[in-house]
Amino acid sequence: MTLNISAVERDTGLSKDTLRVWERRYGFPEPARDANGERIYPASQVHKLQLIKRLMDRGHRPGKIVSLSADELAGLSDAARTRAPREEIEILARLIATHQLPELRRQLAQALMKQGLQRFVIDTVAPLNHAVGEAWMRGDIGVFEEHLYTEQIQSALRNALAALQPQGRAPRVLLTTFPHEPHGLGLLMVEALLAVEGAACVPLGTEMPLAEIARAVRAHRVDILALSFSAAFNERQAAAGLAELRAMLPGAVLIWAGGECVARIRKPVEGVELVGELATVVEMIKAWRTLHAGL
Amino acid sequence: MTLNISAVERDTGLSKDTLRVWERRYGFPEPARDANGERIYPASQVHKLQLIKRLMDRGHRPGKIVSLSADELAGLSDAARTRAPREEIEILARLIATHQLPELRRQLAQALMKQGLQRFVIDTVAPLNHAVGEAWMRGDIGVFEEHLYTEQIQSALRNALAALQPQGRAPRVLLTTFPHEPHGLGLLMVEALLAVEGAACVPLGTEMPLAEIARAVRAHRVDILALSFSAAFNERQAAAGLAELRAMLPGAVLIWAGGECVARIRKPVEGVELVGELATVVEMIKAWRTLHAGL
DNA sequence: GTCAAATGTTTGTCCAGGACGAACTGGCCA
DNA sequence: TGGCCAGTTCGTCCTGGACAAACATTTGAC
Repeated sequence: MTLNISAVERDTGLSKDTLRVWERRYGFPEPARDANGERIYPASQVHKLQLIKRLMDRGHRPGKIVSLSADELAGLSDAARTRAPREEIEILARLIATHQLPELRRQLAQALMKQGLQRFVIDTVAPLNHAVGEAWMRGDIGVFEEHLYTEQIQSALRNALAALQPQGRAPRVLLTTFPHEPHGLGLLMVEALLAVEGAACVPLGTEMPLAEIARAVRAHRVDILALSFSAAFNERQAAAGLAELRAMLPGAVLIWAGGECVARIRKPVEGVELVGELATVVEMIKAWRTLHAGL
Repeated sequence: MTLNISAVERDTGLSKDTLRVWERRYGFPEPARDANGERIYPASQVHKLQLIKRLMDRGHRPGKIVSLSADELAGLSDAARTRAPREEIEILARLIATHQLPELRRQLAQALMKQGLQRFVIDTVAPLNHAVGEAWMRGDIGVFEEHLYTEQIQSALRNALAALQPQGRAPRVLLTTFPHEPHGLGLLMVEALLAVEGAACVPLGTEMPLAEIARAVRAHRVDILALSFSAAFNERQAAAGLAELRAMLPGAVLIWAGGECVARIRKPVEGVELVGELATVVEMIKAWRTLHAGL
């Protein structure tokens, strides 16, 4: 059970160049070679690379952690955890791990009804996302459990969204992600928060080229462009892309960037609102409506 | 308005290696260089690369088309068109091209109600998908219009699906795609067809590693595994993956493979049902229920 | 004429190892 | 505490050669 460099790039998100240069500099990974002299990575090294990648997504630096053992890495992820999640979240996480699909659906629907859409997104979905990521780190669940969970949340949110209509002097908001950012759940969560406030959302899905984003902004005459960046996204590329996009768009169009990646961007990007906290979006949309109430 | 090689890889889906080797072999693309000797690609070349990529997805070979002019490339896409779509489809396509989002939503919802979910999927969504692809080829619409359309269909289908419940002796069906196959719309269309027939669907989303698919099949004790392959997918890889998966799964689990890519597979794969036509799925699920009615 | 095997061509991906700039770190000074 | 300046780290880019798998074409047998 071994993989070539292309498959490792796919499964870890580390570029071929990076994999080669780590090997040269740090001595890890240290793949075997096939008859043709090409790298073949054993599953254990790939798994360790995935662990390292997730730790780097949280701010660790490669030079400090690539040479650590798997146990030491696990220790870091423990150190990185904040506080234990609420019991409600742990119950849901357990349903995911034990594949109890109908019960998971039922409990999600119930939580949504009980809390309302905004609180559901902020108090249930966001921490549950985090808990699911942690569970993956510990090896409690695998990729398919994560995907199945994502599908269920998506289903619940889209269903709730279908019932909502824009109202009043509603801002038009375009939602999308940059190329190489396939995670669309964040967009859906933001769309839910905004739609409740009466915004008219134009969901473009994921991985939209910058030039196309600019075209879409003009075609739909949007007031706000909302972009989502998951933890796995490179913050440098995010900052560069945002600056590029800012230059392409009229100054009147607001750009809001959110997601775990954005929290890691140190230097502010001129003309772009970096949203570190999900709940902030609600404040921001309310502020927008107040500002434009008289028009 | 120029891009570096990383951005071009992002926007075209062609790897850096491929971009460099095309330049060396075919003399195209021919990017300028910045002060540091690095490639910078003008927008016009990037657009031509995108066109070439789509033609290659339809079976054209790079050596024959990279050196053609933009006009000649457009000619090739015309040659590939089949017959003119129904008027209803053209009206919808026009709404997409002219960014009339609310009207598009309204007409899709109306078509769904008028035709019923299954006919909607087969007679409206499928031909509309095709028409949208053609429109992109002609340059009538861009990437963002395509994505926005996809989002609307997804919204309509998921909404319809939420209302359905498994019934009777329902087959459990797991739906997903292989890694490198990000198109999930086909899955949703199939899920709609099956759910109407009372199947219990387990949607895993896209890009699931084979080993994880096998784990999911066992964990959820599914009767049928349904996989979707878009036109962009390589048919050889599809056939190889299907054979590999067949070997990993119990013989009692049926494997159904569908999508435009599958229609191109010549040699049948042992123990795998290759579904060339969307409507066939409905027949197949009915046959399954008849066969298992007495149990 | 049809099918299969053999041969030639095309094409994507891999490799090594050097280089560089942007971002980060840590020490210094106000 | 905050700002500035070296030193270090790190990802990405470069060139140009190589090779195997996929594809196309010819040859040969029935």
